[in-house]
Amino acid sequence: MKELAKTYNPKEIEERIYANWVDKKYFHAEPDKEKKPFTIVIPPPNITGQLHMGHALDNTMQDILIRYKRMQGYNALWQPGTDHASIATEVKIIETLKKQGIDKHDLGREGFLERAWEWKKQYGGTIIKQLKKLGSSCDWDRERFTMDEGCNKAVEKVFVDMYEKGWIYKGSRIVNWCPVCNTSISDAEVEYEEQQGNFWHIKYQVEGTDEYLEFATTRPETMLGDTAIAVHPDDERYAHLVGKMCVLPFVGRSIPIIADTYVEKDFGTGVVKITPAHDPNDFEVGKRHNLPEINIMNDDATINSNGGKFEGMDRYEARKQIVKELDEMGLLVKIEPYSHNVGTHDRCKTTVEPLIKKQWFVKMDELIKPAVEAVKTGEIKLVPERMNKTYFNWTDNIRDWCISRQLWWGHRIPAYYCPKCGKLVVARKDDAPEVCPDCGAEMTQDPDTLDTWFSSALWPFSTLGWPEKTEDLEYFYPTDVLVTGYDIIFFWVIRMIFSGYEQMKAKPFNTVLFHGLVRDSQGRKMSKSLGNGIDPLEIIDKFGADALRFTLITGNAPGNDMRFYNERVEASRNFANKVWNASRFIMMNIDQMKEKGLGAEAMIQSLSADKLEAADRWILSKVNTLAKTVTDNLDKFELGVAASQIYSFIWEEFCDWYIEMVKPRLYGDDVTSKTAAIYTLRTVLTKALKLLHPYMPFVTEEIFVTLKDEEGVLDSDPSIMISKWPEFTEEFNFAKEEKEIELLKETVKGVRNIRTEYNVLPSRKAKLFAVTNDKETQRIFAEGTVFLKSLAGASEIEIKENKDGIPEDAISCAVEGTTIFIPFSDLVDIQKELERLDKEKTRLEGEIKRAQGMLANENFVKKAPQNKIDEEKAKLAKYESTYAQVVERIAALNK
RNA sequence: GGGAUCAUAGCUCAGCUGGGAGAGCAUCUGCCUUACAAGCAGAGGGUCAUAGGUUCGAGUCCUAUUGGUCCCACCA
Repeated sequence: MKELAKTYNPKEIEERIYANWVDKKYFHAEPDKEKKPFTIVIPPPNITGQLHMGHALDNTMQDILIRYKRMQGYNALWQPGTDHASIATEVKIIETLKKQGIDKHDLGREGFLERAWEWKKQYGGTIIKQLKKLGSSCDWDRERFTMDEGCNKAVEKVFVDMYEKGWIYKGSRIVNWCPVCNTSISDAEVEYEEQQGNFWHIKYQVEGTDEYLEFATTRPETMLGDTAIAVHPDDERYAHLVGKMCVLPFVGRSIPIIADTYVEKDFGTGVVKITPAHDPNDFEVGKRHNLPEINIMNDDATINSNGGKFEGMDRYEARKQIVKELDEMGLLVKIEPYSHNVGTHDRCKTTVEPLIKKQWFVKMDELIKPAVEAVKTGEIKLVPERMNKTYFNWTDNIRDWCISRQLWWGHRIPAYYCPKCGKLVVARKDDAPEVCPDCGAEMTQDPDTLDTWFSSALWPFSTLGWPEKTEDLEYFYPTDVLVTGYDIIFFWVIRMIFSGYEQMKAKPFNTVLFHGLVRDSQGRKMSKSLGNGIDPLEIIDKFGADALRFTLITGNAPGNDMRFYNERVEASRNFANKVWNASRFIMMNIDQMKEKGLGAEAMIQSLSADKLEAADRWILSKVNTLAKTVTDNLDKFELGVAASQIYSFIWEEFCDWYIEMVKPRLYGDDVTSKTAAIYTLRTVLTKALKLLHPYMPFVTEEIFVTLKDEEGVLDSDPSIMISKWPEFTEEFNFAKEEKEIELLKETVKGVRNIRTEYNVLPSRKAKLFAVTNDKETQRIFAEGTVFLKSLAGASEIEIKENKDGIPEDAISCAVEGTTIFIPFSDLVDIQKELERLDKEKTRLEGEIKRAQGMLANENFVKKAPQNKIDEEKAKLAKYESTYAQVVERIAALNK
């Protein structure tokens, strides 16, 4: 067997192993009726993206699930791809062009798109390369892009079909307008930000009276578009004015005073100015009262010709000027500082301006129904379950989805207009009319593109070939799990669900597994502006991909945010190294056996000839149980819990106990015993490696491949990632031996404890007496002699029926049914020993009191389940017997 | 305003359907024991935010309170 380096060096192996996996096509999946499919589609990263911790977490989780299922024998497909991310990408390209002194309009639409595709070619592959560094086992042969031919077809079909069904419509609505990006954005893209602003209290004169109506506004410039003043219908203060008119300053328009329940009597003065073209609520009021909608702004948020003398001014400049002039006119009552929420564009942080625009919308009320039903009935499961509430909170308040964007990079809306007669035709590119069917004029296509989420909503089936009826689609759809952050539940998850039901008539996935945000060590969001981001690639470079993956998965419950800091990665790296070294030790011993002509065949004999010793059975039984609990937890998506179970099994049970237990056997001359030990070491290691593989794919593969039995008698898989997942079997279920070894472990711990307390150097050996009159226990100690010697520093072990002949001043400890004596004649301090025993006595008294109390409680005995009662009874018996031993020792020492 | 979530060891967090408080890191003590000092052995450290309630039994369920984080809505 090849020799492994003394410490694990991930850098040397990761790239080589990954290349081999790709080379062997292990990630590739094809429909196969013989096997059950298990499918995950990747949340497609933006082509402009750089791998960050969020991606690292998201993709590690997916890789764990997919590797686990693949090993379980499923036909596992992890469908990869990237997202064109229309606005994010367009903004970036514009920035780059700006540096070169180019405006996007100089290039024109075609020229700009050419640049964009170049950009995609240049940077689109970066994130994919980075995902590979993480160890992601995506089927790269199937890589897709939201703007590739297939996705384009899917988008086109959905748009046309839904338009024909009446679920996509064009309408004038108040939209969120970003004056910097020059596009409308959806509600989900608006981020509210607390800003310090002002309440400007303004008054308008009521026509034909001396009365004034006072109101407050945070956006005084919008007054140019006011078309009414509103009060509450029940407000007696203003009842006499309803129906009268007010004079609008500057523009000189007469606007009516109306009554509408939208106004709250008790807020401010109880008077509201109504600007239907620039406020969503006012828009509604305007509709109810048939008010004119006067747009006063250009797309770049400067005032248009409706603003009279303020035309051409920027919105904030106009605001200043208007306030100043109102003041001069005596119409400004006061300025009150006011902190309020201002909507900003999540991409560029510009304050959005509500504007009336003709835009395309998706009608949501019918479409959302099956999506609500699916989660309600549990047909689609959200993990953790609390996400249901967030989900319903959104679906219950759903509004139509504005899908048109005034951008160039994206799917162009398949709508065609006749410039002459205004005819609108929605059709696929192939069916698009060149001339107007009505008047024969040349048709022009809608200049707008679709919201980037329109295409990602189709991702689970468009990537599998839809709208074609492909074998892939038939076989792999619906997918099994979707793994994503809770932050895009509205953007993406919900939209995939209703799209799946609408287009496929079937859910897109069975389960959505949510994770939280990865924060910095102080709990802050990682962000570019704070400069506190930790680059996953640097971490991989320093500690290895396995360590990074393990860190991201442990110590965290599903859906919760987590903090990331280097000390945690170090701990994971140390664990990888631990696994590495344990394996090194085992290989060393296998090699030595081989040199003596004892290979795999001999090892197999150990099992068949029933030569396994209690310790062997114990650890085999332990790893057997581990396979079950890990599997159960993975099935429940408790990835972190499963990881820590594997961790403590490998480090504590296997390395600290079992390996130490068998060392005397490995170094001894008993070939049978040695072979059994090596068989066990190898078997347990292999199983543990397999369980660990989804988490730490690289180190486990390197060891597995090195460990591979050339004779082909034992495991013969060429790679751990296609080997069989360990399953619980009755064959390795040894309850009796588990109990026996636990007793011996207790003994070792007790003795070690005493030795430390008395400062006995490890080099100093001492004789051990085990006193018990139980024959079975005597046998256990007799069989455990070998490792009691090595682990408990015993020179020899004498098993006795009673304490005759044991020096009176020996130190003792009590384990279940047995008292252990250690005669440290020259070290013993009777007083100290009595104190120690007294402490132990007090502890046991407490335990006995607790157990007795419970059992004496009538209600407990009456109502508690029988197994709980039996458990308590057994504990009580155990404590009472140990207690008796301690009391006896105290009496003896006091003599 | 509505909702979610958190409060457990010095720090970061687990603790799943209620049945004797855990991990990693940090701290202290002793060990370079022939796989590993990225290690081994041992130890200390928690009225599980507060107050009630349900229960034989509550860190775990319910109610209220306090403090933090986040999401949604947005009253001009």
